[in-house]
Amino acid sequence: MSDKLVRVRFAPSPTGYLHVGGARTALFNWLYARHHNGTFILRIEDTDRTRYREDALQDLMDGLRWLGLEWDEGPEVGGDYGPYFQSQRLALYQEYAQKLVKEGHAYQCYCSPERLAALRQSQRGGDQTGYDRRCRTLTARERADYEAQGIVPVIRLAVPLEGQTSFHDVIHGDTIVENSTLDDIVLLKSDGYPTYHLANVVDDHLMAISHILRADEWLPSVPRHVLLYRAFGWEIPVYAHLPVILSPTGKGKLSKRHGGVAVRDFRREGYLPEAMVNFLARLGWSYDDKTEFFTRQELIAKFDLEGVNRSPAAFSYDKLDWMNGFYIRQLGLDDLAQRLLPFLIGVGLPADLTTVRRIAPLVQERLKRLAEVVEWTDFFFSAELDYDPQLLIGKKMTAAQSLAVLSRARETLARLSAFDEGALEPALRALAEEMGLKAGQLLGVIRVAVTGKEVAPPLFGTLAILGREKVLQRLDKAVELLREMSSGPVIAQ
RNA sequence: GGCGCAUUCGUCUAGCGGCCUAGGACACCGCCCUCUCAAGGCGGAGAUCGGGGGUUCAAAUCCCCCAUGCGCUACCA
Repeated sequence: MSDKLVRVRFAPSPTGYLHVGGARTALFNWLYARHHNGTFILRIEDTDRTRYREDALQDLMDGLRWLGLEWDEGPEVGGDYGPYFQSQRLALYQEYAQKLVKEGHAYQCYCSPERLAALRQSQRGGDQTGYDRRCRTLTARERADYEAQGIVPVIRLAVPLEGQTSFHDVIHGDTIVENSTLDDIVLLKSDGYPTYHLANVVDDHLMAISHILRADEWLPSVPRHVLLYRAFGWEIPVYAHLPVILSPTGKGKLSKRHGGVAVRDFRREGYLPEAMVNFLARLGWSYDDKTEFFTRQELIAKFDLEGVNRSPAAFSYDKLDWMNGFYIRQLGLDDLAQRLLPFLIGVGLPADLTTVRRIAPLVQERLKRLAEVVEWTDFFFSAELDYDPQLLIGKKMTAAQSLAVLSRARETLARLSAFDEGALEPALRALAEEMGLKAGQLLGVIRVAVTGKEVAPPLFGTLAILGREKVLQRLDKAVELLREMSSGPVIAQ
């Protein structure tokens, strides 16, 4: 590819768990980098000490790695443009902020938080918003006075009072704003930390970022950033603002209320990373009028900013489930078993890989999420079944019939020479016919007796895996339950 | 309030002036298959393209206005 060097970054704040929205932003950046043979950078924007969370960084990296979004530069991998933590670049921001002050593009502001709050209060409802620029015209003497009082100033950008600022966005096109609607944003806080605006611009330039792909919510701050780039005399990167992800109802942001939102939640539920990547890629991006499934390689080959949508997209758990089910069905049986095992063990079932591997084909096309394997197959591993004996009475059958069915089935299965599917199926079908029952009636009763459920994996395979001993034992138990029931008080139907 | 962004089936979307009596996918409904549940196959319903004006022989597609939704308006990102 003959593009100019593509360097993109995902720049999250370590303030919480990696959110699917963030993951989508990271994915688009990663895809763009891979598509253009560029560099994908992970930069940690930890400039807000009040919201910083210790475990957030690890969760972030775990989530990205789980999704297969490896970064070329950043935490744990290094790179030539480090450090990649903004908290380790403080001197840099201070230096650049001072430079702006010296050149008249920024100024010290000594206004107290109280005054600013009061200002906002008084502006409520009015046309005038933002900082009133009181400190912009301070004399050297006034500044000295404040300094003498020990007030530590913030540094604000001196936005041009007149004129317009325009910028281009690959996805949204051109936007023009009146400078008069922009206020003098804080660049450097009084604690010496930079705000997002300063740190972001300085780092993007210093790290030679060529394209900025980030969430739509940043669009309004672009004019200020453009002004900053100009003040520094730096080249403005290419902007591409991605549509936000909405809740399934399409109203408002995606929140916990609707289900999992953290990548780790999806992982815990048993969504496959490849399905997540495919699904997330299609949220706000499309390739043509029919393709839904993309392998990672296809995504890299086909992903392009031109296919990115302008409008927000609602997150659909239904579609994700469908897609995840599809990916589960594509898995090789050994692979599937490997992935299933931790979910079983995780809930304390004594599962082993060999058994899970045998079970895998029985549940593969039934699973939407790996975690569902527990409810589908727990009876394979539990010592005792716990179910409502009433379930043993089949549809359109009496308790006496069910009892007869179980006894006869027990005899048949006990006599069977080989206890495998090939032998089980004809034997049981023959029995059903002999007893004048539909196969479904017979199998239904056995299913409950052996699995404790009305809905379970295909029965012949299930019996074979369970093994003769366990099957006969459970059949005996069921007969017992049925006898207890009929000898007890009569239950009205 | 100000500024900005967005607006095609419930949802994800195709569409970039005539191929659109708007296509695909999820979800939904029906039928087939079937030991339950799934998976799969077939079919169905579902959008007068937010509303109103233009431009044009012709508009979902171009222009203007309005409405609605969302975002920003912090010494948070």
